[in-house]
Amino acid sequence: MIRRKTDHTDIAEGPGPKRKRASRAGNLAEHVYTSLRRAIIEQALAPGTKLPEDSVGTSFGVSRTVVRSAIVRLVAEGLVVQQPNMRATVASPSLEEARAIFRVRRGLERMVLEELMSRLEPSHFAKLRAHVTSEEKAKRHAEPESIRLSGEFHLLLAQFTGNELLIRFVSEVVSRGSLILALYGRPHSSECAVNEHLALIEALEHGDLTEAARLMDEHLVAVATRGLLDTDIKRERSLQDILSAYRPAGEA
Amino acid sequence: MIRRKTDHTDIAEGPGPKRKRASRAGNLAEHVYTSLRRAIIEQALAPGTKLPEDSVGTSFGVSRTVVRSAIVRLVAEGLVVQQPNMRATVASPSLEEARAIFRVRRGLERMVLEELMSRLEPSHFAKLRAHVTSEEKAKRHAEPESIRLSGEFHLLLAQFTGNELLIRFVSEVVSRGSLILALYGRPHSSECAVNEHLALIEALEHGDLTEAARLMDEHLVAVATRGLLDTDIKRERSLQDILSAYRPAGEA
DNA sequence: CAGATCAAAACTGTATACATTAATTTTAAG
DNA sequence: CTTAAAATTAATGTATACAGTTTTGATCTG
Repeated sequence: MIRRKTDHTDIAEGPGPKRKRASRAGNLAEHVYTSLRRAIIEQALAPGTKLPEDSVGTSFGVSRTVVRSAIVRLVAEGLVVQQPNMRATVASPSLEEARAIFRVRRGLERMVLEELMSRLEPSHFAKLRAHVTSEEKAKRHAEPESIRLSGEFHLLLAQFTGNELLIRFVSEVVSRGSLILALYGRPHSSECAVNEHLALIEALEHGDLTEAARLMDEHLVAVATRGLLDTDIKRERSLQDILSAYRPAGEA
Repeated sequence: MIRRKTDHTDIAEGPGPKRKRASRAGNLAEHVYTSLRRAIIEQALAPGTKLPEDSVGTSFGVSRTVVRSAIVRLVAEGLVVQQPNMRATVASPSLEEARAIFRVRRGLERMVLEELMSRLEPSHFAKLRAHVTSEEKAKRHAEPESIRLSGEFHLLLAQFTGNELLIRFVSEVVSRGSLILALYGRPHSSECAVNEHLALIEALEHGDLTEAARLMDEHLVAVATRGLLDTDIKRERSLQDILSAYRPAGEA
């Protein structure tokens, strides 16, 4: 664990003068935020994992300032918790909290369906079906990927409403839902979800709001209950190790 | 508008050594966040007002670091908007956005009522009635105060659910609702709200969920439509001037 | 060897410095 | 005069320094 201040050289450094703008600058906080978020949702960072500002900073090659602002955001959306002078940690919701979150989620997704009616076009259905296809494809591979995609299906629906606030709220409950499944979910819990997504799409195509709402509700109850027994919490790993996979955000 | 870097002496300064811990330290960001939030909700900071980090900082006697983190939070909850390298400004939602927000709010408050049924106790009703009383009292005085109290009634209901997430979401839509009324609301628009609050309480006391839901819906529609014509936007004032009233958060 | 004690190390909270980018004003040209 | 370009000022993005707090770990005691 020797992480002296000298080794932030791995990204933004070098003798050359033109280093610096790894991602065109001005975006570092956003990038760290996004990466941490993904890492949490994909279960790479298990609930309870400590997030010391400078360790995270060195992982991404940025200063604490940047990490700090990312963490403030994550705390604001409940993915990370933090007490006054103490290290931030990945949230680890209790069963009670988990249930409360899923209740809110059910309400929000009902709203999504209501907003969606009479707004859905053929192109939307195409996208939904395409997404389900990729869900099916991922099902056989990685579990975290599968959970993430399953959540993104719901996010996609929300996005079709065009209601910014609703999108953000759904996005939050979906994220936290993933976190919860990571905590309490038993493996393969996302398997059957694909069929349920398909059934939902069909109800929407028929313009049957009540049926869609019923299916959605059933689906969410299923997702919520499917998981809540097995408390097989994930084992430890090095923070540096985990985050190294989330560093190179895309461009050279 | 001479606010040179030298005049942050107005608050945290002085020859005495023991200044510094105005509120026991560790809380500055929280305090600035809360204060700005209140200032926005009470219409002291009109939509569109610029919030340069160091001006705000000098107003509160803190550094940009602190202000920055407060602003990140406000941006996260939509009360403030900010583009990459540009000054943050108090959000100024369009009519379209305003309507979208109120739609979400209606859904959320319906959820509140559902969670509330069979959970309400006599003490709750007492508190609700007490709150309405103070609403009535404030009605004759300041308009901003009145708007704030009206919002807090809804927040109170949400708090009785004990559902943390729901509370936060309601809190956000209520805040933004206040902001919207500040922007588009005509004066005295909150007057009739008091009666509507009372009617709602009674329906709840009778355990009549559907009636309560109907009243709530009606109420919110009324609040939303009551305001949306007059575009009498507030005139300019000095930022320093406005914020000076939000400084001394309470303790000595 | 368990448990308390205290010092070192690790972190957070906050301020400040500096590089960059946006806003504004000045200057110059048409 | 009006408008465009350049220079100035203001504000943000990021890193770093330092004070104060928590955590860790080592040492001492029963």
